[in-house]
Amino acid sequence: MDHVDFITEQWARERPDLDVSAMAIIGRVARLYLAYQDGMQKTFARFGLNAAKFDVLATLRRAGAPYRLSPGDLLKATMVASGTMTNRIARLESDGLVLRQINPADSRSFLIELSPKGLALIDRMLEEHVATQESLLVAMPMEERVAFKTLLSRAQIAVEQA
Amino acid sequence: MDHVDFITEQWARERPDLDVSAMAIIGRVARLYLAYQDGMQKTFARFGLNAAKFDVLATLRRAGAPYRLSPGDLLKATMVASGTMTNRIARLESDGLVLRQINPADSRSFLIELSPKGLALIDRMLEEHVATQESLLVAMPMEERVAFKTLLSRAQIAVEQA
DNA sequence: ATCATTTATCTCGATATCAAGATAAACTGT
DNA sequence: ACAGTTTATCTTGATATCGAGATAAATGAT
Repeated sequence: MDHVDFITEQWARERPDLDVSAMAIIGRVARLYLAYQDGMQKTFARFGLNAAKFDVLATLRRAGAPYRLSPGDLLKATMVASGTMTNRIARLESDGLVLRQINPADSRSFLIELSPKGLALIDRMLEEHVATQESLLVAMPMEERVAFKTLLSRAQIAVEQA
Repeated sequence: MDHVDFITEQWARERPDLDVSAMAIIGRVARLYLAYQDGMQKTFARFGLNAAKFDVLATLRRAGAPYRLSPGDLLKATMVASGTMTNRIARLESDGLVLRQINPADSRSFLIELSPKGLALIDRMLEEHVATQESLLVAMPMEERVAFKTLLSRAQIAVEQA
């Protein structure tokens, strides 16, 4: 009897006409997401960051040397509004973690590049970050993780068809 | 080859020393959560609400007649900061969807109650909301949904042990 | 070549959130 | 009773986000 069970029981009592079986799944995805965010946030904070800044630094790092992408590329990778990305880049720049360069190929655009400090930070953080993620799943046996991952992919395909 | 596969491949190339298997699961939970939020948000907007306001109205409705809870009860149910709940209640009150009453049993506290307009709105919305949720899952066969729900519960238990 | 359109990013105003501290009422032990 | 503690909510200031519109450069059609 977890929290989502409690909610679905309340609905069964109050609105027995409604089929809340989909809610039982979506609600659990939401709770789980929040629990993961919460667990990972502590690692970000230890390095003076938050999830938003980590997201940008990790995207640049993943892109490979020279760790340089345009704001537009970062936008596509992170699914936020353009004004949000402008703000994230500005803050990372004032933290000295990224450098903003002119794009010689297109002067409407810029190139955002990890500074040496930014690269060192993200590379150090990543080890702790993946260890934190592993710790959030450690109580789940491997065969369950495999099945879970498969069903998560299927659910994603399903929601994209909707 | 979905978006999370793309990211894990980038990490495998850039940081082959890191084990990103946990990330492959947590990343999928995050994407799925965002996709569900996105799908549900459209229903909220059709009724002039957002997820935050819907959450409060639904919590009051679920509580049963007379649809009345204290700000503290709402806080416990929704996992936000106290100032956030103050703000949500103020906005719902100015929308005429809830009424704020004195708590005769404890004058530090208030009782927040669905107005007739708020009750009518949430009851109408709920039908569309559960239909939207069902549509987000409709492409997923029932036996997969059952297995998925079980694994979501197991994952939640696992993360709570961490 | 020139003008219209598209593309890339930024600015601005509105909203939502949180954390920390403030306020006020209700308990608790003496 | 009463002082100290706890509980319930609100206030405030900082930050993050979004959407719409602004700006400026690149592209395309004639």
